[in-house]
Parts: sequence; structure tokens; C-alpha cells
Amino acid sequence: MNNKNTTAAASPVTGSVTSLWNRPGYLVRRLHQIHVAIFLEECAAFGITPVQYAVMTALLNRPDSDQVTVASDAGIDRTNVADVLARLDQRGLVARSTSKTDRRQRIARLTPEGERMARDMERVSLSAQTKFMAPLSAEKRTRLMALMTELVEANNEFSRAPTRGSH
Amino acid sequence: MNNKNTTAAASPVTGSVTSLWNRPGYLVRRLHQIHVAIFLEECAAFGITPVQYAVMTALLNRPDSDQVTVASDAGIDRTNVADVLARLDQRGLVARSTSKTDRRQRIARLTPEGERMARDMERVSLSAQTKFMAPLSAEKRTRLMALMTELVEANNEFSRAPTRGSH
DNA sequence: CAATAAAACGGGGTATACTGATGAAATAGT
DNA sequence: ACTATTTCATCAGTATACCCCGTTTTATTG
Repeated sequence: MNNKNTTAAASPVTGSVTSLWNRPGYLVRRLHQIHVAIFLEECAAFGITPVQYAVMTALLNRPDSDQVTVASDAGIDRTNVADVLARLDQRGLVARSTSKTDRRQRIARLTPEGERMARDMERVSLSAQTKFMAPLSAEKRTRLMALMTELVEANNEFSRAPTRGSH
Repeated sequence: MNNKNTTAAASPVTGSVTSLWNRPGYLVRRLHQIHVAIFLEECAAFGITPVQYAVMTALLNRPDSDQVTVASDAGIDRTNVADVLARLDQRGLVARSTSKTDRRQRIARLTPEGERMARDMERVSLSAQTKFMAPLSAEKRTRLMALMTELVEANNEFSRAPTRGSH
């Protein structure tokens, strides 16, 4: 394939301190890559990304939210939410309007078509999750979910997109 | 803060099937966000991103690699590696040249300055890892690393940036 | 050895994610 | 009531991350 990985000396990283596999950040980044790839593959028919689906779910649970609320619920950066909502608006899945009680706020809600799609996507979303976690036993899946939840909750404030509510 | 999260009825997502907190993809995405934020904060003095550091580490372990090898070692998309290497080249941390044995390949290696910085960054990289994992007990940290490693290895082929070698 | 396949790279395009700055609107403090 | 601060949104800019497609070069195969 190339000139570097065909000899034994070409793998000096095994067990090394500098191996990426000892770094939690590397593993988290790879897991994220993998999940996005699986989700996009499973949901190709809908043409919806994981983040777009998170936004749609947030609006399903809490309609007529302003962008800050959507960002908090979906765990997405405020600036990014505006872009995502604009794309969903352009596709007719989301409608936006100015709040009557606070003219700074831009209120978003799913259109009937968007709501229908969000509910239809629950099936493929579940199958993406199943495929992603399939290599682990049921017990390991539960443990991993618990550990990740604990770590996200404890480090919540470090991200620019911290969540606010309970879950 | 807004008109939605001050009442009990404003949190209909608790325990719901549609709660993002039950979705592994959501947790993985949040963990990724959080780790990037912590890394950038700890390594602000260097102005290096997690991905750039991964590339530099890959070149530290295996100098004079072509871009495909760097992509595989660092777990990064092939086209993305070219962009990252171009930025590191522009900052004088990486030097690129055409391979003499295969004129398709673009060979990259750390400059002396880049190598020095990569070694200097090991300290802050470790402190970023520590800060990221700090909320978990030592036992939970070990378990989480093992579970994430198992899941990445098993799902390796789903990502566009699968790794090739051992670790 | 010529036709074909495969690999490496680059360009163009889209989406996420964040920083910093700006402006408009609402709230708090005096 | 008036000022100061905060909050919400937007814009410009950078960096990741991936896709598709085309070109060049190498490897394979009939």
C-alpha cells in the first residue's frame, strides 16, 4: 500500500506513551466520526444529519422555542443553530417567526411536514444507534451509556453549548 | 432566562423515548465538543488544535509519511489531512516534498521546530486529558477507555478514516 | 507490451463548530 | 426615568470533516 507499514519497524506506536489510542480525546473523536457515518448511511433516504435531527427532536419536544433554547436542548452552539434552522427552513421542515413578547427572539417550530419526518425518522435513528452499539454486549452498552452521561454532565460547562434543563 | 424552562411543564423530555440523553450519538457528540473545548483552552499558548496535534504525533511516530498514511495513523479523513498539513506547513512546523519512489505521493515530516513543539505539547495534552476525565474515578476512567477502544476497533471500518495499523 | 485497474492528490462543494465583533432589544440598578 | 448591563441574533472568519470528480502516476492483467 505504501512504503511505511509493511515492515515491523513501521509500527513504533504500540503501547507507546504517544499512541493516540491512549488518548480519550482521540477515541471520542473517532466514535463521533463513526456514529456520524453510520447515521448518515442509515438515514440517507431523509437527507438529514445527526445535528439536524437533534434540532428537529428538540422542536418536537418543545415547539416554538427561540434559538438559545434550541441550542441548549440540542447541545449545539448558538451560532450553529441559526445555520441549521435556516437549512431546515429552506427545505420547508421548519418555520421561523419573531417572538411577540420579545422582539429579539426568533421562534422556530416544525412544519407539519417537518413533524411527520421527525416521527418517521425515529425508526432509522434507532437502527443507527443499534448498529453503532452492536459490537458491545447489553451490559457493556449500559455501562458505556452511564459513563458517557456522567462525563457529559460533569463537564457540561466546558462546552460552548451547555445544556440547561433536566433529562 | 427565557419563557420556556421556568415551569415544570417545560421539561417534557425527562425519560422520554425521544430524549437526546438516551442516544449514544448525542453523548458522543457532546463529549467530542467538550474535549475539543478543554484541549483548545489548555493548549491555547501553542495555537494547535486536537487534529493538528494528532497529525504532529503521527509524524513524530512515523516521519516521512505520505498523506494517506498520516490520515490512517491519525484517524482523519484523507482530504482533511492535506488541509491540516498545509496549515502546519505554512506555520513552518511541517515540510512537504514529493516522494522519489512514487511521484504521486506527497511526503510530510516535522521540521525541527515542529518536532520541538510536538514534544513540548505532550505536557499540556496530558493535562487536557486529565481535566477531561477528572470527573470519573480511576476505575471508571479505565472502564470507559476500554469500552471506547472496543467500540472504535469494532466499528473501525464504518468511518471514512479507518486506521490500519496496530496500537 | 498495451489496455485496464487502482492509488494519491487536488479542487469544488456542503455542513458542523467555534471565535469575535456588532447591533438591537430587554432588564437591572440607581 | 435613565443609564449600564445583559441577552438574542447576525455576520465574518477559521478549522474540521466529508463528498464527488477529475488528473496524474503506478500497478495489474490479458
